[in-house]
Amino acid sequence: MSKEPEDTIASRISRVLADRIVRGELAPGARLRQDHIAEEFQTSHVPVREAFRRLEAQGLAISEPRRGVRVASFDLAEVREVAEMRAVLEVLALRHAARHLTPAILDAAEEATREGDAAADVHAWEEANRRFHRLILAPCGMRRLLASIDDLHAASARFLFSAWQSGWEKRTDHDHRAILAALRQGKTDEAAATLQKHVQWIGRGPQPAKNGAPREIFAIVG
Amino acid sequence: MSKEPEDTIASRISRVLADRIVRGELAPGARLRQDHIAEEFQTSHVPVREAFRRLEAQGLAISEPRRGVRVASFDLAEVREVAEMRAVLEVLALRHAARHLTPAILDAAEEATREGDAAADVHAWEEANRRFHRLILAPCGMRRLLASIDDLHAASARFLFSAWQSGWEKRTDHDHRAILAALRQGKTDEAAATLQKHVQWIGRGPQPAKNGAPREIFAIVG
DNA sequence: GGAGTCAAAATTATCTATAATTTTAAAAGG
DNA sequence: CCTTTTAAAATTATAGATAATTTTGACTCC
Repeated sequence: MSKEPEDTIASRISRVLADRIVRGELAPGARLRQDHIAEEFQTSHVPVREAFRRLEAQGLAISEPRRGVRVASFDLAEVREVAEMRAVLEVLALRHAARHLTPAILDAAEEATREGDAAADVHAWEEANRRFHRLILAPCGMRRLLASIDDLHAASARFLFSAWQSGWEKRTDHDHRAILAALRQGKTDEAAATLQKHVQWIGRGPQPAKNGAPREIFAIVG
Repeated sequence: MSKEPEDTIASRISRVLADRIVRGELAPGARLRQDHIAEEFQTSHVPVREAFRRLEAQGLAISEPRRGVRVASFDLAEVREVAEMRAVLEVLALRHAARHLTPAILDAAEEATREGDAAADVHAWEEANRRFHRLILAPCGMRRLLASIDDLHAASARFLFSAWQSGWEKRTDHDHRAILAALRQGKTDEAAATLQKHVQWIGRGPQPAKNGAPREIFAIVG
């Protein structure tokens, strides 16, 4: 009945592995062993290797010839990099999307914001946040741009899940509403400026470590 | 002695195919048949399939499950999209690179511009142009950003090779020198503004078709 | 006890083989 | 003559097997 858009085993594996990496179930640096993964998915390792190539392109894994594939690690520099790339690309997308935004889309985006408010955990909150961004940007109709933004969102979510601090979401919800208000009034420049700051804001705080030195943690929240 | 950075067969195949697509030796829409390519490279089709996944991620090929892989086609909308993405990402990179630029780097960039002036054909000119951009942007040290820009440069080169018009290069050389002059004086904002316009400029002209209707052609020249 | 060495085990990269699907082209029917 | 059907050929996707490399871990020697 419903036909999955991507129906190869390789794409299914890459989706599942990407999700695990983003959620932190697979730790940075962890080895991805093709035979083990093949066994888990009840396939041979050929589609597994193809999935690895996609993860590599998304920046979620790194592959060293003959030495296998590992989950990509990240640091503050990369968090900053992803935040800044998202800022400029999302602003670009919004400027093109603006003329195609309908009240219905903006209502849906507001609904996503409300769902974020009510979210029970970080994952639900992140899902709502991503939907908000997708809703207001997708009408730009630029496929390559939207694909890049999606990959950057995955990276952002990774950082977020690894370092969530309650309280951060308040700022986000406020920004979302400001962006929507500006868009409703046709103030595209204002909306773009708010979006730019919003995405670039990086949450920081001390790691609530039980033992050892409390190192600093950080994440893109918008 | 010299060790190739990528030593798997798959990566070699993807490099060669990417080059052929960019140069236009493989036309948009052309089918990439794994067995034929495997035979040409004296391998099986397993590494060929891995190479396909990379080309797909770079936006040079599109894959339809069970129906094979084709060279991606493009239109004016995508040329614009790539130009605008390059504009915002290269400006971002330049702003970070600026503080790390040395006179030696700027001299090398000027040399690249001179080589572009003297280039005998489009391919040599494109190579010099890309080197110019890489030289002034690489010092930003942002790996993900630079990788994205590289992919966009490949797409740009594709458009360029498919629609070269003599005369376009004059504008580029002028822009390059203006950017370098601004950077030498520490005027980063001015350099960034020039770069932004430079990359976004799209060359257009009538196709010099021998027969049939002269349709319009276009390319990113910067 | 620790550094270095070497062999066994695990793992990667690739090839060959096979099943399933799509493309093609030819034949039949209107 | 054009459409539809149908069978053959080509092609894709995956499985299973093999060679080469890397990792692991025990053992020796200092």
